[in-house]
Amino acid sequence: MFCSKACEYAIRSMIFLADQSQNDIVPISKLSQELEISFTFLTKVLQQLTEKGYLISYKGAKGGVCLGKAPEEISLDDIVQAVSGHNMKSICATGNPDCDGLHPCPLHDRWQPIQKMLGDFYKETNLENYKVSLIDKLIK
Amino acid sequence: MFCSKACEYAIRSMIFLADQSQNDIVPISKLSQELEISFTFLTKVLQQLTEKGYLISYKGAKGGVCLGKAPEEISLDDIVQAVSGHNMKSICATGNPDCDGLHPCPLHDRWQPIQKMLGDFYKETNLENYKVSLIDKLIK
DNA sequence: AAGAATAAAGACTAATTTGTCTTAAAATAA
DNA sequence: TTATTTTAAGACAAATTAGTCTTTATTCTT
Repeated sequence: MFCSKACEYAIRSMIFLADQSQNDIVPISKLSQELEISFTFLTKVLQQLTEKGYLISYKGAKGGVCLGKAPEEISLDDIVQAVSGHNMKSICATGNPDCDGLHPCPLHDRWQPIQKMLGDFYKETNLENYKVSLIDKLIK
Repeated sequence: MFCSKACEYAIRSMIFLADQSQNDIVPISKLSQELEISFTFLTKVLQQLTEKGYLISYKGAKGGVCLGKAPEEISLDDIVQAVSGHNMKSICATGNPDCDGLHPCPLHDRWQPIQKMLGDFYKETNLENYKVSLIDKLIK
């Protein structure tokens, strides 16, 4: 809904990898089984993350992929950006690409606080803190 | 991004109609010119709103469309629902269709407050109050 | 060295969304 | 009545996204 399927698959895969106790090398075939995603399609999606350095891939027997950076250095926004080419920072509720403070669409003022929360969520959520609910975060 | 193009066009059209001083009949050709949307495509999109009663359409010379209900009775969620067949109430950040409190995806807890704000925004924003910013609303 | 396991790459297919074209039906205006 | 203006409807085309298939390159195991 928000992202493409490719983005969703990427996010799910990265979280799965972050959940491994060590930063183990996991074959894409295993990811595809565990997450119930087509193997060949997932391979293509993850290649985009490898190109950007968010994954490291190893060919050959015992090969696979593992995180290319520390979990706290990979945000959801990074993943979306790498796979779909855009981020979640400036989304207009009416789909007007030129909508901004100077040329606001009719929903601009009302939409803005939501937009900000969304942008922050994707930017601030990373593979280290993704489990922490925002409510817990506020309590602390 | 959030909605399909069709949804965005529908929302823009409905807001344009709500902006007319009277609930005037506006030909789709005028909507398509003002909003810079393909006429034939827009016609098909708006037909879906007519079917659900959110628009009334008039054929023939001097024909066009006008709102089918009072502006405060048409929410953004209604429009999205009519055009895309789903609403904004339960969107999982990882695209898992079965994600809920009992079977949460890894992002569930963190995503939930955002999800709620989004759902509320679409439900509570209607063609009467869409101009009022949520910040103004809180101040009142 | 040979075989097996794995990612990479590219061509291809399928599904969905977006958009066009044409004709018909209805209402107004002359 | 006839011409004009408009929505409705359906077939079609184009673009985008999703997914498959096949081959190659690389690495490990034996």
